[in-house]
Amino acid sequence: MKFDALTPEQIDRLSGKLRAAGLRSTRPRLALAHLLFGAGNRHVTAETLHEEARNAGLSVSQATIYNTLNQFLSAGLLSEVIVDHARSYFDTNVTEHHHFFIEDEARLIDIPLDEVVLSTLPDTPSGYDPTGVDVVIRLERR
Amino acid sequence: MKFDALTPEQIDRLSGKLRAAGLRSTRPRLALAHLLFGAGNRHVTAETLHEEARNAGLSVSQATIYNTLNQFLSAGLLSEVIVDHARSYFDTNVTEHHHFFIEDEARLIDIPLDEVVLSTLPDTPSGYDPTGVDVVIRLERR
DNA sequence: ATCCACTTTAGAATTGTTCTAATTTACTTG
DNA sequence: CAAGTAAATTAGAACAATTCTAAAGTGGAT
Repeated sequence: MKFDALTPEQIDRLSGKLRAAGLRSTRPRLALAHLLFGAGNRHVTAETLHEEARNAGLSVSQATIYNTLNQFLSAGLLSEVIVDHARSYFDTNVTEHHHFFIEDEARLIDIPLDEVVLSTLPDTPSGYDPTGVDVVIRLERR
Repeated sequence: MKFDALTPEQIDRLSGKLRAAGLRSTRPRLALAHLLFGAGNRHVTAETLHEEARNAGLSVSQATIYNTLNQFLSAGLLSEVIVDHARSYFDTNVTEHHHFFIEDEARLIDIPLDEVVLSTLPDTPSGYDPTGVDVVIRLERR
């Protein structure tokens, strides 16, 4: 999938998304947005995205990958999942949900919110507000 | 709290703990075990433990800190909590339980198992076995 | 078309962690 | 309790993910 293959409609859509997030629409950002948001929800690391970009014929520096992921993250276009101390995962699914994590494969699988019900929750320590609840179910190959 | 201050009873107890875990009882390991298991449950990072050791008048290399933490981890004397992509936390509480994580302070607080009840869980993908469930509630200062 | 703020870049720097090769120490056996 | 050996410790190098820096390039408002 070449970057040149983007139709004007796709460019408009992605451009609009970037604008709405307060980000200029530049070539590297459009291309990365296309990879990230072009099809269903996905999980990437800086490394996997960089490689994908290269395979798509796009030359972006590592710094741009990190900058862009972090900008998308603060803009709320991505969420971050911390399950592995070796690297960060970025999830295009920004709705509240949970994860399976397959350690052997360093792979994440989304769990829809309604499939995990927390019927009892602890009292929040006073002086603090909860900002999120992450449930991770770790898996190994049988 | 100086390492020299360890009583023969304390040494016996910690020594036994190391032995039971299949580890030789050495001076650095005894001292670190004392710091880790001497009082109630705690959370450390390699860095905080290293500093504590130095303050206790014990000179241990960084490599020994990491070796020891990892050995204690595989021996089941510690558990690992991954909440921050910057560093690993080691928890002396090896029973199943969950955590509050205060991002501003890079600090963990244990949540007893019975204060989080998962009444609905997703089906495990076929071919995999669950190895653990981590619930992390992220907090920010109000 | 010009300009200025924002982006991108290559490469260096930083940080947490692991590795390496040499030295030291704990335990076994004579 | 001396000697031998396997394991532990060490300093420092190596590594990998991420961030920083300073310079060059680009988008879009005027």
